[in-house]
Amino acid sequence: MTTIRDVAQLAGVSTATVSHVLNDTRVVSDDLRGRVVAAMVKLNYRPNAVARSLRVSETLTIGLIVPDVELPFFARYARDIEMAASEVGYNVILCNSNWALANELRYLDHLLARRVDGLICISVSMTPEHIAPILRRNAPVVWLEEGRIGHNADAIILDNQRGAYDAASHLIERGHRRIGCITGPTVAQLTGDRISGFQHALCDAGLTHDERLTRVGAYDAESGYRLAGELLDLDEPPTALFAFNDIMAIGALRAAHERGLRVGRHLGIIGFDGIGLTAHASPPLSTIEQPTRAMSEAAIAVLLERVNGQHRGESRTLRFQARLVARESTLGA
Amino acid sequence: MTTIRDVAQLAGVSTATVSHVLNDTRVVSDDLRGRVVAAMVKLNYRPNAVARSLRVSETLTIGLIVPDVELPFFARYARDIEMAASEVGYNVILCNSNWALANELRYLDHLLARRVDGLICISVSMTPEHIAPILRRNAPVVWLEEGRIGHNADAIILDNQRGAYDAASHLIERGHRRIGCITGPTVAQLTGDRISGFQHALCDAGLTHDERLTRVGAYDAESGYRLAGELLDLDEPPTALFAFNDIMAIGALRAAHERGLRVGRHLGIIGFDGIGLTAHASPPLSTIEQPTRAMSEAAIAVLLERVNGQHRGESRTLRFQARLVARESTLGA
DNA sequence: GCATTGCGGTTAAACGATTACTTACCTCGG
DNA sequence: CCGAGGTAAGTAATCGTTTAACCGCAATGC
Repeated sequence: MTTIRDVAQLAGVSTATVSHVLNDTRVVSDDLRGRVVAAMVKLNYRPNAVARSLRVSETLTIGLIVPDVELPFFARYARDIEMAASEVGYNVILCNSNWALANELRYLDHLLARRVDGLICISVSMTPEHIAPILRRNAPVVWLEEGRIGHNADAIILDNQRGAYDAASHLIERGHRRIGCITGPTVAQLTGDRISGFQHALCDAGLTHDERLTRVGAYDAESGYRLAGELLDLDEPPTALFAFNDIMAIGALRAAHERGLRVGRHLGIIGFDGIGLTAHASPPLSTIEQPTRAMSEAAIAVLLERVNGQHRGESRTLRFQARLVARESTLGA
Repeated sequence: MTTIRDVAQLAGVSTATVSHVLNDTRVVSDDLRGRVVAAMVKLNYRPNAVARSLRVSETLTIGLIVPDVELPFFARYARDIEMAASEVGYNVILCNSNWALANELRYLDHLLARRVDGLICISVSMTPEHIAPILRRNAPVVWLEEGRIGHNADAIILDNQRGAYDAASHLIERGHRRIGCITGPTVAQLTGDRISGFQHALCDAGLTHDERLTRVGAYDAESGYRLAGELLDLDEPPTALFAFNDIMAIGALRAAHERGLRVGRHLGIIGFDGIGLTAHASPPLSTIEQPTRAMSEAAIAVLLERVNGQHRGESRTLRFQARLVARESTLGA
């Protein structure tokens, strides 16, 4: 593999000059610059980023830990984060934790060894203590989606309470009085916030929530399907369902279809997240759309501000607003 | 940041000994080993993978280039590849090309600079010439999904012809005679193979394909929706649709629903790929399931065989068989 | 005419690991 | 007693960059 030394030799200059030509870090006479460039193309030289990283202790790499990139919502984040990162010259190491803390810790160790410049985490099980070793090594961390109490790192989160409030209000506005709710596991903070927002909306509308209409889902299609079925089979079934993510809402759609219910007229369904498929569900699914693109860009921006030392000290939390996207699944009776 | 030298100093040994303790590459007396380990925990030492990579010229990193990881099918591959890689101690750099050759080339350059040990590509636009520089640097490449004519690298592909044949045969077996076909862009080789398999099945069943029943889609939900609509609005509409991927099939489901067609009875629909959501579509969608897990593991295995020099010389192509998963969307009339 | 300043270049020391080579010591057979 | 061989350690070169320090030399200022 050809090195900077080979180039220097062929061009008849020192390695320092080659390096300066490479990085535009000092004026080099046109003569030498020309010879260096010529030598580089002739030898088909590609700088070794590993060596550079060792020298400048900066890898231009960030780690991304997600629970399961196969799920559309996380897949979207993976794409958005990767694009935002690559736009500013960073590469992304993808880490799929499979929802397991043990895997997350293993990845933390790897990423630490790899000397990533920073780390973005979507996780429900990691705590501030777990990332403390990372921070101690001066690699900033950004929590995405799920903030942390007493967090020692920046966080990019959604206003889940408001989002859920809007979802419920939308259903109420469409004339629904009995609203079923398929939540997620309550270990996640964001689940609690959504529950709170949901109940708040009912309360503000003068409705009282029937506890029998709440089910705890697992953020997957199967539980959405099963729990929606349970709710629809009640003696007094709800006229609308609010699923805490789109995947469960899609499962709910299926439960409704199987019962011959016309979604949108007989039954309102709204999801959460705003994944691409909602637009082409049958019928198109109303949802609370998260601005993942903006949130990803914010995550990268916040991270790099730390990396570049532009921001030190107390950790910040940026809260984004979701947007109601009303589609046929909540047309109203 | 604490280095191997700090550990050596605290333990009162040479860096060589620390390294050997670290890697179990030479016998070290229990006495010294104990002191070294103690020093490592006391200093909270983490080896620097960057320095190691420079020295041994091996990064334990592979690159993964995909067109768009937000699409469920690629997301699944991202997960499967990442898991297979991490199981053998490799990290994955995710590269989202956004279907653009220019981006792919940019990534190739980055990955080359990063000295990844190998590269897995899902791409329709890259050619053997594009990856030649990578191969020249001794980093093996594996084509995934889409093989290449005159390829200079190993390929893991599906038997698309057989898969499409099975899909069409399944519809025929369910009593369908007029079958609409929503293909993908014909730049992709796999599209051609699927078309061929589809026609072969019709032929074997003694049917002739009505060319008016073929539409060229873009592998996204919108085109599936639109083109299925066109087909269903024909004077002599097909009684079944074969979409070349599940996303388009889901779009087709919507078109059918809008027209009040009962999918499974009035209209058969089958997709391709076997993404998770097919199981919970309304109704559950029949599909041709790709063994992405096995293919991912094969991709990693083949790649590492090259990395470790266990296989040299001519490039291999591994062809996998898809599996028909019959669900309600093709119940039959 | 002499000190100062810029300019354009080189030299060589890092960065943090791995590892070929060397060394010191011990044992054992002849 | 001596040399061969084995064991357990250390020394220092090396990987491919970046960059602080240095060095001539010409121009500039006074």
